[in-house]
Amino acid sequence: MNKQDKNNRPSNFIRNIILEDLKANKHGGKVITRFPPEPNGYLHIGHAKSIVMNFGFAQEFNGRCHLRFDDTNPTKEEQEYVDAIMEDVRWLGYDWGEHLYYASDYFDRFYEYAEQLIKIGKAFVCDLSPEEIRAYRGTLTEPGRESPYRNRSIDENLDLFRRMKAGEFQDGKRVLRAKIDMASGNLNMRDPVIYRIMHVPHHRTGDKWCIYPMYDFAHCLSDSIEGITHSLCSLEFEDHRPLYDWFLDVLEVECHPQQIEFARLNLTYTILSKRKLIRLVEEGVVSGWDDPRMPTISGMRRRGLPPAGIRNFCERIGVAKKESVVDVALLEHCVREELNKTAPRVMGVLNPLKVVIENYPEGQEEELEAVNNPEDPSYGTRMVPFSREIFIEQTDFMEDPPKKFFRLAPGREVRLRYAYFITCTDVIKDEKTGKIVELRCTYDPATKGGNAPDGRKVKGTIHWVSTRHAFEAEVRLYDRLFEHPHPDRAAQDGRTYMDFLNPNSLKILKGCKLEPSLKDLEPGKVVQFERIGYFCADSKDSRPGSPVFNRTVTLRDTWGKIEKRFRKKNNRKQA
RNA sequence: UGGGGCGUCGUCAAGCGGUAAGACACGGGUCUUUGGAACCCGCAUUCGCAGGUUCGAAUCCUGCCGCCCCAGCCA
Repeated sequence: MNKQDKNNRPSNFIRNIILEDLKANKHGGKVITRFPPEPNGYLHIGHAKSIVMNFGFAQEFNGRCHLRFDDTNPTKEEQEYVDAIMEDVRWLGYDWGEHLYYASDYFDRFYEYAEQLIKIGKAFVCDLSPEEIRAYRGTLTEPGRESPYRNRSIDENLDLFRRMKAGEFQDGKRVLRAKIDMASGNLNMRDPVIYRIMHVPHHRTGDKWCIYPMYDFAHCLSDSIEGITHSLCSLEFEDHRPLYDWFLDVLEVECHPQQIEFARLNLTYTILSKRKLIRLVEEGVVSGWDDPRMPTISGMRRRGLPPAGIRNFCERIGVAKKESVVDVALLEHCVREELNKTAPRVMGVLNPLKVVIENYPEGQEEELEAVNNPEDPSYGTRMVPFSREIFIEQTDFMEDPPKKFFRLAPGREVRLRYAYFITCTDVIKDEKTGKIVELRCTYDPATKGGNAPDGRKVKGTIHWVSTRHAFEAEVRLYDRLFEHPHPDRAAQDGRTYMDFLNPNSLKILKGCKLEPSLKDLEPGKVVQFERIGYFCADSKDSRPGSPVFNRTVTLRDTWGKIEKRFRKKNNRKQA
């Protein structure tokens, strides 16, 4: 019925095209793709979709995927970005092997192709100014007019183009244009500019060139030179495909790749446009491109998202031509799914409440065995210190609990995970504020490890940490960057996406009490704070012996949902 | 009649003339030393709308409607 491959990947239209091409032996049975970023910014989750697709198809069909930097505009590109992009692609788990390329590697060949175009009368040097070119181009509904320079002789065009290359003319004075059709309904075919003069040094070719090819000319030729079979790009290039094909048809090339367009990724509660992300960085809304709230690869890495989870997400969202917005909950689900299998469990108390166990001998302490990962016995166990005074989570105690609250309350017994059953005997409050400052409890020595020999059960199990052994750390709770699921759609009546930022996207907690084993956690490594969520030691702000933690994602919170419903119901009653 | 695309569950998404996969989300339950995980159940009589062809249509035809992209010497 529904075609699925062995890896259970759902069928999609691009895979179907590749499958058909393979069956027809279209490219000699080869699949060669490429990921072609412009090194003018940082990669984000939208690029991850493209990376996973391009490298994924290459792996699936025993082909290969090239990493190619589309560096044809030196005014925007920098080495810093190429380094960052390579790091991100590698971190995502992909390897381009020998196949690292730069469009700038082909500048000589592009130039030769351009001369070839002139020689066959398909290109001309145009002296119109940028404004004039725009005026001559016509509009969406009206045809354009031909440039007065369109019928220069081949010799004159060749001479002029060579002088452009030699640096005889200032920026903007002349361009090379393809001679196609000024009346075409597709504006890209109205004698598009293919070379422009830019006296700007290039991050790789230095000042060797002062003319640079445009995307439409360079991209199809780069693909062709590299023997790409399937050139995947986003929807907005659909209109460029006729031009892509025109160059490859008109020029003498050995390989004519097929351009296929797909819808780019959009995610709820965030934005994925480079221009808009820049604003967040520049206005200091976030700390940088790698702020853990950013949808950038570097941000997600710092936040603790596992590459395998991101890859899985990219495969699960599918590929189609419909413009869509994927629920970020799916990303979070994929992240939890991965982390549940791989993250060691530890105990940490974010908002501590002191508990004194009155019948536990003063000065006594012991170590209790705790499981590191219930999903994987190979993670083993560790010893956690226990003593008379411990911290528990403030939210794990309620003086006057509602039904369904299973945690600690006056007179109620709960289990301390991997330790003992305790019963709350007294609540100590600050005399002035009335705030609960301490709990008094008793423990049952027979329940060591967490089981009662008499078989009695408790409904709640809570985490804890021994006051004497805990260390304090800063923990950063990250949440969605925007409070609106569609910041772009919401923007209207003068309001922009900037007006829908989530004011609580970062909450900094100081003085959190963590179990001692965490003290030397390697930055970047993700652990689960039991019952709370997944956290990693921040790679920038952690110091040896003094880690700072980032919350990667919360655990699924069933109680939170019940509580929310509860509150709603009560509000309705009051109203 | 500028040109090019897209409309299947709240959100993604299969489906390619034989009677609507799956995932996330949501709701309910089992189990549980994480209110985690796991497991079970429920969740589109209908595919933008209207006609037509056919024994049979989400799939073919016609006509509408809605949304997106294109007028950089950006990519």
